[in-house]
Amino acid sequence: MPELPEVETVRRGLAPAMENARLERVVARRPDLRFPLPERFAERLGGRTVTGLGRRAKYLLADLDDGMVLVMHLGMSGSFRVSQPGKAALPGDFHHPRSKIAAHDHVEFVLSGGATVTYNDPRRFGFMLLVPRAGIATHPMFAGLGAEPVGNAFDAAYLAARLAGRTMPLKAALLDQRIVAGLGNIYVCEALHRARLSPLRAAGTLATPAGRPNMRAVRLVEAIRAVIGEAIEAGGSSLRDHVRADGSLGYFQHAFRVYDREGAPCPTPGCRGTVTRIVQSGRSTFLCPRCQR
DNA sequence: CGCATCCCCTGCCTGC
DNA sequence: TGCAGGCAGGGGATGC
Repeated sequence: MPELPEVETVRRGLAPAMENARLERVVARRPDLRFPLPERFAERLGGRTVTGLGRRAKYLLADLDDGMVLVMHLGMSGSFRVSQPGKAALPGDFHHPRSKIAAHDHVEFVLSGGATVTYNDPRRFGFMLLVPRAGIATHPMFAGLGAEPVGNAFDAAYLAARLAGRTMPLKAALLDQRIVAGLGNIYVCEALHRARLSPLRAAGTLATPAGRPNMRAVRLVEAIRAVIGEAIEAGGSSLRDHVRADGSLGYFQHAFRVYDREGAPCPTPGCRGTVTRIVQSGRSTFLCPRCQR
């Protein structure tokens, strides 16, 4: 499910409940997600206060008052939900501070405010780690990450420098988190269409031989910033049964121009092309072969 | 380095 | 209705 806009939406949904809350109790319903949970995971987190909830690329980062960071990645199918306390189902019923346990509820955080945050992940491609705050920047998972696509460091000069000389397909380069951090299959397809660039084009063709940006790099950076920005505003994209911590749905999927729209007329004004699906690196790419060059 | 392939895992949809 | 196969927002390991 989650690319950068979805993870950012999750962060914004969780922050009011989690920031400055104490973890009164942590329940790990299984010892592993994608990786084994850290040793004594629940015990180490119990009693800690969350001092801030941030995001880097597709990672959620919960800063704790003991100098550690709880790193959370949602994989393909991870989601969080927040259940508020005190809503007794029946008068006199004091036993429903928690929501019901659903299939694939793997981790539960009971917070000092009374709310419970539950992590659900059917495919278990997600994971949680505990990393010292001081070591985050050099941690293997973060050290190599590229620029945030909505951050100041991400511009045409940066992108061109990272793509110069690369012969790999442009789509593969954009999915590489070391080049741009946070893009996934949907937003790469959407950004390439907006920039009218083929996902098959060699990545290095966005740079001059000296590694300077050309017009294509300028267009692509603008398209990436726009699509990611709009998607965040829309609360991300809700495919299948996707998320939002409060249970509501993002609506950016209604703004898709090519993703999952095989056979539809190309939405580029004046283009008579048809949205086509191809496979690159084993994953679907959607494009208009007519206007994307 | 580049690139394809396979893997992790569950669920849903399609076609037979 | 049942079942097999394909596919899904991610990312890492492996092999050429």
